[in-house]
Order: sequence, then structure tokens, then C-alpha cells
Amino acid sequence: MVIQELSEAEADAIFRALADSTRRDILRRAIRHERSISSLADRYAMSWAAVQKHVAVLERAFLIVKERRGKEQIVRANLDSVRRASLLLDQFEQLWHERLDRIGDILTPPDTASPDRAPPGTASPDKEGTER
Amino acid sequence: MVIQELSEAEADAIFRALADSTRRDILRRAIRHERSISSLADRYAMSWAAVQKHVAVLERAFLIVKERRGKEQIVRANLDSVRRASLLLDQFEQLWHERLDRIGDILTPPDTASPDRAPPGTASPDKEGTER
DNA sequence: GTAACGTACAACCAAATGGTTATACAAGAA
DNA sequence: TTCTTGTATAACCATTTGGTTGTACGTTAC
Repeated sequence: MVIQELSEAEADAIFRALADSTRRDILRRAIRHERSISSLADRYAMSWAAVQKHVAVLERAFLIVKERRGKEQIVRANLDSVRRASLLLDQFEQLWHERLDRIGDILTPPDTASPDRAPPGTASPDKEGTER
Repeated sequence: MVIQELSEAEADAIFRALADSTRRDILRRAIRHERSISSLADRYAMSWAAVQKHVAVLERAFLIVKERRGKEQIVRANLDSVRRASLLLDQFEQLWHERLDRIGDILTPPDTASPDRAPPGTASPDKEGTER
């Protein structure tokens, strides 16, 4: 399954939306089953309008989608956005492993390195160009 | 490897910290290798103080730790916090799979269900108690 | 010692956030 | 029709955020 990569702005929106416990809770409820905004709002000690704003933040991050059903607006979770955020976190992990690999390269001189590694010239221990 | 679960406040802090492209970039640089705050600040078109504030946000979320080395403050990434955030996202995914399982239970009546499923009485199709 | 560097933090400002109340409107129920 | 329910949005407010400049302080280099 291929998941579209996140733009910086989309990543901003998703993490921003997840950075609030009420919104995470709304998302959990929406994942468990679809609900109307009102039935969600009943669960929280805040005004309907406040909950509606939280829902709007989740919607702008595409973590949920709304769908009109009669007079109700049904809130449905969109797991793809969650997965994209997860993928972005995996990239941090990946950077970390690349770093560990570079350290491994230093500890293991090229001539004694295992043959499945990239040749010394393409090892690029620091891809950051002109960075000092 | 057991990773400590996140409290709500910690989750708030981590996702909040990740919800800014400058901070994600700082984190990436810190993951690739340890740096001083000044060497980080040189990379961005903003004041040193602004970068220092971003670093402080990352530090409060425990995504980085600072360590004094001579007159420099070295910024080091803490992947554990990234992993905790990742784990929290996995829990959303888990909720989704539980929901799919419940739907499967409905489509597959208990008497014809495969024997490795929980018995009907403990299936608990909705754990949310008094929720209407 | 002095100078330069790296850091810390206060004070300030504009904009965004997270909440409120009030108003308006559309769809269903009576 | 009228009443109720669910939704949307505006206006307002306090707090936080993300940036600025300025000041201060400890450490290293000269």
C-alpha cells in the first residue's frame, strides 16, 4: 500500500491537530464508530461550538471527514492521515539508523567492510553539502 | 524493548513540538549529528533567540536533550520520544482494527465464527458503557 | 586582563488558539 | 404550520505562540 507523502503544511496541520487531548479523544471515538457532531459534543464539558471548532481542526488536517446524513453531519475518521504521520515519524527513525550506519563505517574501515555495503566513494558520510 | 506510555500532557507536548516545520528540521539535523545551538541557528533565516525558543519547545517535549560541552550547549536527539509518539499513532490504528473485527463479528454470526475468536458474551461490541 | 563567542532571558508585539455566548438557518417531527 | 434538533458562524476574550530587539553572563582565545 502506497501512502502519499506529506507536505510540510499537511504535516503541520496533522501534528497540530493531534496536539490536543480533546481532539485525540474525538478522533478515537470517530475511529471506533461514526458519529454526529452533536453526539460527540455531548461527551465533553465544553460548549457545542468549542467541540465544533475541534472537529474543524481535525477536518482541516484530513484526520476526519464529514458527511451529511439528513440533518446530521456524520464524522468519520480517515486513517490514511494517521498513517502518513506515522510514516513521517518512521523517517526520523530512518535518519537515526543512517547515522548509526555511518558510525559503523568509521569503526569498520572500507577495505574490511562487508561487500554488500556501498563502495567508499559513494558512502557520503555527510550529505549536508556546505554545512560546516 | 519496552517504551513508556505517554501521558496526555506529554503527548500534547510532543505533537505540539512536531507541528512546526522549523522544529522538525532542527530535529532532523540533531538526529543526523549532535550540534550546538549556534550552529543550528546559522541555518535559519530568523534570529538566534527564535531558534533558541524552538529548541526549548523540542526540549520540553523531550525530543532533544541539551548537554553542556565547554561553552557550547550540544543538542542531541532523543529517539525514544519519537517512538512514543509513533506508538500512540499505532493505537489509533489498533482501534481501527478492533472496529473492523467487530464488523466481522456482525457479518459472521457467533455460532459460525472461527473458534479462535472470543466467545459471544465477552465480545463487547461497544466498550463505551453508558454512551447512547 | 580584554575581546569574542555561545548562551540565556526579559520585554515587547502581532497573530493564532481555545474557549465563550448569541444569532441564524435547514431538516424532521408533531 | 410550529417546535425541536443539528449545524454553522460571528463576535468577543484571555492565553499562547512565534517572532523581534536588547541586555547580561560565563567560557575560551588572545
